[in-house]
Amino acid sequence: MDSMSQLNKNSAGKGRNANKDKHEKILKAAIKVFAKNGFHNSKISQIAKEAGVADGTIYLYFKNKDDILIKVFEERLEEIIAEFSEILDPIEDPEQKLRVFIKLHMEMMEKNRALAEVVSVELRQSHKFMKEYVPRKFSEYLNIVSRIIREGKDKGVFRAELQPGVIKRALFGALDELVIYLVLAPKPKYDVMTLIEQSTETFIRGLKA
Amino acid sequence: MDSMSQLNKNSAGKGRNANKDKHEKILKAAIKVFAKNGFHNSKISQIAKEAGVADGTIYLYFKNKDDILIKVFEERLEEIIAEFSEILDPIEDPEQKLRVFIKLHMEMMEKNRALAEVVSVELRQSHKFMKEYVPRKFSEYLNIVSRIIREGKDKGVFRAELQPGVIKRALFGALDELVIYLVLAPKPKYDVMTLIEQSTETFIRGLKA
Amino acid sequence: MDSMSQLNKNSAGKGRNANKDKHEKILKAAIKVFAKNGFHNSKISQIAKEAGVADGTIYLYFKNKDDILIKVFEERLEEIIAEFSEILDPIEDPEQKLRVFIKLHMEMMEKNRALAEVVSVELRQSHKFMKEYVPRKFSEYLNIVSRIIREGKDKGVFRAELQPGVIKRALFGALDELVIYLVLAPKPKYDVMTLIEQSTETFIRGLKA
Amino acid sequence: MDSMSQLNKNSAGKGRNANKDKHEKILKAAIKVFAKNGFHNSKISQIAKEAGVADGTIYLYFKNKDDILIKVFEERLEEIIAEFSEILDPIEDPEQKLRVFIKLHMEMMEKNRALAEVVSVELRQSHKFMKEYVPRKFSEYLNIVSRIIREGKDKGVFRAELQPGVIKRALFGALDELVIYLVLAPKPKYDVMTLIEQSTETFIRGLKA
DNA sequence: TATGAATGAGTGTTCATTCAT
DNA sequence: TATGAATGAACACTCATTCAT
Repeated sequence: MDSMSQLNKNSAGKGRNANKDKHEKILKAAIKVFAKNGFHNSKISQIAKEAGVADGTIYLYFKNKDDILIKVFEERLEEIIAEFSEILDPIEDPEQKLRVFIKLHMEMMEKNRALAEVVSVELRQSHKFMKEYVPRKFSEYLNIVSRIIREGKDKGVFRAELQPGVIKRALFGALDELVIYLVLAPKPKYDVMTLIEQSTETFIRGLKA
Repeated sequence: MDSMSQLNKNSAGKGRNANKDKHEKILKAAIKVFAKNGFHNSKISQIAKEAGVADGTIYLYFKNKDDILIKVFEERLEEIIAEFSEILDPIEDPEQKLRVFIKLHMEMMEKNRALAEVVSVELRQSHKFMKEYVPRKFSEYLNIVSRIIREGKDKGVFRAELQPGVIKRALFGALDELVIYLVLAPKPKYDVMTLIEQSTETFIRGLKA
Repeated sequence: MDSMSQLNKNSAGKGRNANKDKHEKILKAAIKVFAKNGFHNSKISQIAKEAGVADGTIYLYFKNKDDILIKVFEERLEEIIAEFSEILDPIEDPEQKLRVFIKLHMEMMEKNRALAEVVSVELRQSHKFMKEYVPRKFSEYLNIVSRIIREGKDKGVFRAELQPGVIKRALFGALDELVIYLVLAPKPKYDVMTLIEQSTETFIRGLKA
Repeated sequence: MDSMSQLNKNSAGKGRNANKDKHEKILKAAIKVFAKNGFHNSKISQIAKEAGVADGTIYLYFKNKDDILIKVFEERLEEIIAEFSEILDPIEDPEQKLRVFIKLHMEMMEKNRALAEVVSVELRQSHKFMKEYVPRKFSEYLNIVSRIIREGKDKGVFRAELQPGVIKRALFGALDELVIYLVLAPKPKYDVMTLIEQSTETFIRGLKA
């Protein structure tokens, strides 16, 4: 299950010209810098330096600092959604599908700790993000889960009274908190595997008909 | 179950002198202002105005802006922990205990929307908080849950393989995400009751032996 | 020559009531605090604490912070002038008089390092002092020198072409710079005696007819 | 003897690019503003306005407010030292050398009143300067005098028992006090010429063997 | 007189953003 | 496109001074 290995790279076939490359370079630099210093303590000049461009250049590719954060989130999410779909779509059994989703989510976060920290922790530091951003991509991501729940209900595998719109959030919240713990705790007592097992077992049993 | 109604007030019998009152007034003003504008966009002068004191007065009661946020969190949490304990301690059945805890948590957040927003959203905007603060009170709060889980395991009500340290985080994350939804969503589709039911049923079933 | 020993104390016969005492206590505290931290880095609250009074009390005895500095200067100077006169008046020979004056000045500064630092260094940090203060007392002090010069000229001991108004300043400046050196240099290479000898010899020879 | 006329200007041939110009412009503006209001009462925004740049621009050229003051002092002093050396080095006779030095010093201060005020008065308002700054340039300047004294002693022109390290300070102190008088006194009774003559005669006679 | 809690004016510095080149 | 020098708005915090008690 090393399908996440490319999440940090440009999807093949896209990054052909200088523009795309610079856009990507800045995005990667931003993830690194945000993860290290947090959003508010990250300076545009640091990102520019890390990306090897001039400060002003960043504004040719992004509207402003908040925009960089949102784009990090959206563009990575887009890749993730595509990739997850590819893996999840062929799976028939909703229970198995959910198990795999949780595993994918946690492993991806674990493998991309910088991205994880940015998405789970720093993202909330952007007021614009929390209060103005219309979470299109994020909704799309959450809906991977709600679709699984609905399928499960339809097939009689999951309880009929479940509200997919509620469950998707509860599950995401649970996993996100575990990721934060993994990423921020100085010496985590539990490894990813344990976190995956515990959360998977609890949710699967909790949802089953 | 209206025991939360006093969470915003000073415990009766304490707030007799001006000091306590002013401290409390500033704390309340801060919650209001933080909830409205977010931590980073809140100005000390706004809090002072809202509290009806001079800017400088705030620094007689709090070390700095970060300190206000942390104190909001800690002092309210302390009250909440005390109050929850009073209600939860007499309950024998771990399952029932957990049901009541979820109910208490969600109802409290719902009733104190400003506090909820500060705790769930703005708190993470303080880097000092996220990366330096040793979450004593927060751990204490989470441990209400882990203790219930452990009791449940001991009594054979909850699964033996559960890791209380993982479950407490997963549950808190799930509830927190639902609170954020409730507080930030322009027109939430689900009411608190639904959120409580859905999360309670899922977790109880998920944890049961 | 221990006639300076009382320069830090209230003149006997004055300090009878509480007022005088407190005024004096604050003045002494101020000298200590100014010498240690410099005028601008000294806080009224520090002086109050050192003096053992409340912040507000200081304003019953002094108009403001600048006033304290000026009063330190003036009141101490007044004592010094009186004391110096007592010693210098009986001396007939202008040359001997000047020798004694230099000795008195340097020894006083050496014995009251805190006062020296305040007078020579910190005093200049008060803009009000440098630009608005009418240096009555200071003129009086300088005029001790100009009177000696004039006497010397009259008696034919000092050069006829000397301008007492210029010489008094040159001499004071020279001595003051040596005091600053003595007080601020981490490890002064010269002791007071050397400074006195060198400056005395140079000026006496320089002024002699 | 109009060699001082360029002390306020960049050495010819240097200030070609914008950086040097702006650095210089800010330095000049600072001298003006410091002289007018004193160091502590001068606002960065005033200096910026006077220099015709934005507030922030100042921080591209100077570390902070104290740094401006120190740089004013050091850079001007550097120019002065170089220029004085050029004039003094060819002079053989130590007595004549000292005469010229005093003349140069007083005339320079008289011609650059703003600089004089900053150097003699405001400099001492920077605590960082008085207590932390290692006065390399200033020592260099004072050593112009001690070198003359030493030469004089070697040639038997000045008294053998003179301590150059003491005399240089006494002389500087004397001249500095006269400058302060010249610059701060509302209506000085003496002109520069008189001050030069009086101090020169006194010191030369005082030092002679 | 004495207190000390409260006041609120005052400012150096940062850094996201712009724009002339 | 790319640069990076220049901009200037924004703000937490201090502390001399006041005044109700």
